[in-house]
Amino acid sequence: MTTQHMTTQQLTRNQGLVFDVLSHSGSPLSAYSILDKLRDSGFRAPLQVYRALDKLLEFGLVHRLESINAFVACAHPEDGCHAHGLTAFTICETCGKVDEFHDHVIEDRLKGFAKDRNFKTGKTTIEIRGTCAGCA
Amino acid sequence: MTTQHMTTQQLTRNQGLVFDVLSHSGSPLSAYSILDKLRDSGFRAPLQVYRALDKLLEFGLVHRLESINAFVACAHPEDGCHAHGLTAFTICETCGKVDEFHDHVIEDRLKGFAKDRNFKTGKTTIEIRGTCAGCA
DNA sequence: ATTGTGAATGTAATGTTATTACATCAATTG
DNA sequence: CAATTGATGTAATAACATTACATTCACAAT
Repeated sequence: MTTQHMTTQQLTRNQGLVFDVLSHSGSPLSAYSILDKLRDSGFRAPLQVYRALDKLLEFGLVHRLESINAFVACAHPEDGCHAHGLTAFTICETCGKVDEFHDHVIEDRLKGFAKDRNFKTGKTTIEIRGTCAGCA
Repeated sequence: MTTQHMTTQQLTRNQGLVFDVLSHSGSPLSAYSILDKLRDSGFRAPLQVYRALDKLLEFGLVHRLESINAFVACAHPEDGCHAHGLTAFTICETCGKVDEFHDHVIEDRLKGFAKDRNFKTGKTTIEIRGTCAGCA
């Protein structure tokens, strides 16, 4: 199985259920609130959620928001998001709305910084918490 | 009390103890490992640590690393770090070493993005996890 | 058909991180 | 000295995440 061009069709049942819940949520969800939403579908334990999330993260269908311990569906899951390089987020602390963006200048700048220091970059997190236009 | 030009002299006992532990640690510490290190100094409960950390964060003497749920002393606490604007971090996943840096280009870029979207920026997190030069 | 393999699942228990609630103490000020 | 404010002590609980182990499923090789 390749993780390229992954579509929601080839997900397992649990992965599909978790992705579905995230896709239909207007805001990020914690693993435990996903679990609660999936009790009726047979979910019983956190691990079922975390395992599905791990795969979805790997496929690039879901993002983890480190600063709020929550998960959100990728804004453009068609191509698995991995294609777009570094992803940054704005997170509205009032309504929970998350916007995703990609900035090559920032990406190059961080790459340059890492290279200068011989730092081998793994995963990079950029998250801006604040208030969105609608909530201002 | 002003939070400008805060020096370690004006910290309370608990704040001072926590700051001291972080300052002398070569790598970030979780709240609970700080607690463990301060048992002998009379700490008994997590809240003692979290309260001190809250203040130290407010003073700009300490940073929270969101992606690893840990805390680190500011690299230049003389001026409370707040003076330097946005702070970004590299975090070595092997040895725990953290480097702090400030990049105006990235800062301006994020500011511009927020402004374009009428997003009112609160706190911004930039963290690069990977492997440092020494551990490569 | 059978068996071997790897991925996914089910379940319980536990570990880790953070907060709420409430009582007390200390410093400052009016 | 009363009133207020900030800091502290303690217990309990909430929220987030992982370990361990048994089982099941899909599928390829025999």
